[in-house]
Amino acid sequence: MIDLQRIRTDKKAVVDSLHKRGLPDAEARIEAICKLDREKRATQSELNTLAATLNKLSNQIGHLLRSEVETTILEAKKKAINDLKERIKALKQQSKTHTSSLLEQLYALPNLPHQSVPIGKHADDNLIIYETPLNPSSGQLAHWDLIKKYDLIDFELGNKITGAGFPVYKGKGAKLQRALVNFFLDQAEKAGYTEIQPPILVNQQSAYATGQLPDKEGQMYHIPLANLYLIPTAEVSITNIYRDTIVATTALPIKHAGYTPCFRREAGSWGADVRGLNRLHQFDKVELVQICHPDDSYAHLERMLAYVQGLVEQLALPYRVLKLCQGDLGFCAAMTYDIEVYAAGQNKWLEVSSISNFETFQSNRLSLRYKDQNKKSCLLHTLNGSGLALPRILASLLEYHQRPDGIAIPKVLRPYTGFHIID
RNA sequence: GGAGGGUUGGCAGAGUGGUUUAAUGCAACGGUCUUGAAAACCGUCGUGCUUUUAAAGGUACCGAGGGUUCGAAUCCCUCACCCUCCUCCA
Repeated sequence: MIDLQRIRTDKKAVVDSLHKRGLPDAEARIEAICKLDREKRATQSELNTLAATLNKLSNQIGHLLRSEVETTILEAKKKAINDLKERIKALKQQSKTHTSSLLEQLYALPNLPHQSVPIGKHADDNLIIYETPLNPSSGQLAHWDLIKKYDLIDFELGNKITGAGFPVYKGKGAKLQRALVNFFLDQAEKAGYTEIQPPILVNQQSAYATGQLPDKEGQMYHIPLANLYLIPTAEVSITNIYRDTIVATTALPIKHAGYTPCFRREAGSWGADVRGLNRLHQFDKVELVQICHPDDSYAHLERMLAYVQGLVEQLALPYRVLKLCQGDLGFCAAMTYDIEVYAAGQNKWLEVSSISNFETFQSNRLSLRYKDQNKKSCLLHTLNGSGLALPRILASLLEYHQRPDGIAIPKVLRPYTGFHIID
């Protein structure tokens, strides 16, 4: 959520920024917010004055009761208060309407892109900032063929038990996935991330605080009986640990890593492009979350990117790094790097990590703050990145490391798998 | 699922309708004293919104939301969460 203070003081810049993001009616929306804000404050001001009068009169009655006075004086004061109360009630109602309406309109606005984010409207406009040179190859099988050949994952069984997009991992397939999870968690620990095992169901408030609601309503699985949502990413549960907190600056940056299953309905994005492990309703992911001081959040973003690149390199997979353009940026992000690994059998790049700085967008909703030198509460910056998402890593690994005699397990994983090859 | 008890500032904890402006203690911060520290003593010490150049005010907040009342932390209703016992359970 964009800081209202920023909209007040820097209206033009906010509007310009939202235009670039592809909001043609940005000006009208910001104007509406400013108007509402002014009305809200005027209402609040009047309400405060009336409440002060009421409090004063009530106190007087209290004092008068202790000294014996004629009831007519008391009745007169009571009547004066009763007249006030009508107006106060109306103002309270009005103030409530203003607040909820203002919040609703603020919730609907995406974050403002960082000034260095490339201009552009579509995924084609994303900036490729690194790409592993590829050797030409042919005859590589796609992972869905390899999975069948070596009996690693059963999609049909998943269909039977649950439905499409819920695969069953078996034997070496299951073990390879577990090895990857452990490898990622151990690496994260070494890099200073404290491990978290969070709940995978969250309440509505949590989903609002990290920005999944109201923007992505319908993309999460919802359990109406308990009014809870299945998390689409561990980011939601882990970041919400810090909802409504003031963090000591000495504790910054806070770094967490968490492994959870993730659940996504993927409504509307289920198409021809989706086969095998490329897009699932349930998948595993190790997520990295950081809470940083605004002054150094971008330095930490770069470090997080370098860390995730290191993971892919250790798995000996070709990859590329994209800096997302303004139009392709996620709703909450101010800047995002995507890491895509190469899937040799499909001749395709698959996104396995999205590394973003949300600046104060989430912390504003979370009310996650620190105290500056003047003891003033200021919003912190939140960052997160996948480190990494499992199925597409698995897909790329199978396709890229396939040999005539089987699939070679990257060296770093062998202590975790206990085998060198899948044959 | 059943019965009972609870939720007050960073923490502990008083407060059952009106000088409560939420006591007190601990912790924290500043100071005096000290070579330095501890102890002792003095002072400061919640959050949001808002008025103001500032100093200083106003207002709201005692789990959440409603209600009663001139006035609610206090009384009533609804909900959430926590604890104890019973029941069930990995």
